[in-house]
Amino acid sequence: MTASQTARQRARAELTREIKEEARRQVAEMGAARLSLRAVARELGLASSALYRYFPSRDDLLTALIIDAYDALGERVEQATAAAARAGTRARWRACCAGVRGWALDHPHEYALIYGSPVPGYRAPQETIGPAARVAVVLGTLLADAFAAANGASGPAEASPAGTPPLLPSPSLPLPPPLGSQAAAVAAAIAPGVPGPMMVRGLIAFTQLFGMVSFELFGQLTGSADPADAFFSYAVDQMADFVGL
Amino acid sequence: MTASQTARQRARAELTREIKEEARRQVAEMGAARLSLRAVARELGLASSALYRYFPSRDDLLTALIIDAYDALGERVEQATAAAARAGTRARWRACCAGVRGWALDHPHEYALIYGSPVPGYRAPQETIGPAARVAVVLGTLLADAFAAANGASGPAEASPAGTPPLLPSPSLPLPPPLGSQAAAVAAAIAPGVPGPMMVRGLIAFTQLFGMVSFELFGQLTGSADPADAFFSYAVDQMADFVGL
DNA sequence: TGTACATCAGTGAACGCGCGTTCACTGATGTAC
DNA sequence: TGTACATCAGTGAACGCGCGTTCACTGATGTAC
Repeated sequence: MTASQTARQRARAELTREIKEEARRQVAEMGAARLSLRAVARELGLASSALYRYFPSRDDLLTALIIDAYDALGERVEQATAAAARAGTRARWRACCAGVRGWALDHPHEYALIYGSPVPGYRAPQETIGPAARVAVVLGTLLADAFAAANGASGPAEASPAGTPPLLPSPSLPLPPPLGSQAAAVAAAIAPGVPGPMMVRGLIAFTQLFGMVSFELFGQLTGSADPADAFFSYAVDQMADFVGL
Repeated sequence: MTASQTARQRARAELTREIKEEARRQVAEMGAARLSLRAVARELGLASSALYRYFPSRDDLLTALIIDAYDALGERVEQATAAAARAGTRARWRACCAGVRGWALDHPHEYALIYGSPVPGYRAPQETIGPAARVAVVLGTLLADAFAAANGASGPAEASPAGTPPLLPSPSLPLPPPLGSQAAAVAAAIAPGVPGPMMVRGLIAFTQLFGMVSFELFGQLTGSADPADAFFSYAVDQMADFVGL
């Protein structure tokens, strides 16, 4: 019992997994506000007090679920984008957007958990910020590749598709100072080399993407762009034009 | 006691108002999920059962709050936009966006109540859709005015500012059929005369607007465009270009 | 104007429920010699 | 290999809390004649 795990450790890991799984099931069914430790324990055939051997409080269980949700979304988006890698930045952007929306539609309550209104009384700790950034990192890479490709540099971007759209096709206002330094900081972190105005457009596209998904999921498109498929993919292409992908 | 109200009726109206006010206070402080009839009654010095003379259930009280929130936001946006009426459609668009954001920052939990994740177990009834549409109506009017002004028709729009931007400055893809008819239906309802592609861009700007506000409010911009003032107003101008305002 | 009756507001007790968390405990699993 | 001890998982009862909703009631307000 030196290198490999002890029986206790294996059992512990297994039960931790089962607790999260059941909790995730409850969140999916009723939303995060209704997640209850007692109900999770009941469903697993445990005493409610037993859960405290695994999570020190309800909030810690919630945190674990939030991290898992960010990771699940991140992984899906990373894979979807990677699968379109040979097809150029616009196709990757489309795949990235479709990945976000697809995951959100498949897991509406988990999406609400991370992008909806914050759970009352809950404050997200530090550990969530890494997983939370994964989608942004994908987008940043996309921007950097598109910029590099348009500037003739050889990079991870494949040969650009026929008729590369010019970067920033519509007139670009100069950035006011605070926005300029914010954009520079973001670019330095996730999209090296990308100039400020393009970075800001990326941020706009980012909020646009999640704005549409949230509107669709939370029922705000009912009566206008509903069903939202056509609207969504049209908007995604418009944003690609706007950003210069 | 024929034309004017009876004492009972006045008292009833007054107390109904006070109940909603206290409930709104609680929502503002702790969020909608924590709204409790008993706490409202306690704060008002009433027996909890007394509230049932005024609202048949907790959900009905929530519905009343939701309607009030939509109306408060709608009124603020209508007034802000109207105050800029003499300044052209772009200024009105800016005022409209600033109104939405300003109200949201002033009333974050009420904003979350109407634009955040749905309250679990609560289903919004019919009566909310009128008030919910007020902001959209303002935006529709804006679009219609901008289109009319650009086409030389005399309308409620004032003389266009120096250097009217061309409508739809960036290339516009043809609308796929389902989106085309959705856009036509929306235009018929709130933006008469506006062609499909422009209407869709309006919808995109609409989701963009609320997407940014939600991201800011729910903490998703922390570490990037935070504080968000510069980003927000820059994006608003970019969207104005994009839509053709 | 006064009286008899109907309507309605508000009370207080109760029902039945579920929750998060603590604590002393037992028995099984792991470790050191 | 066997034994003594330490660690840990899981139990079940309890604490203390708050919730939405119902119900029979009392007393005040309004209405019709």
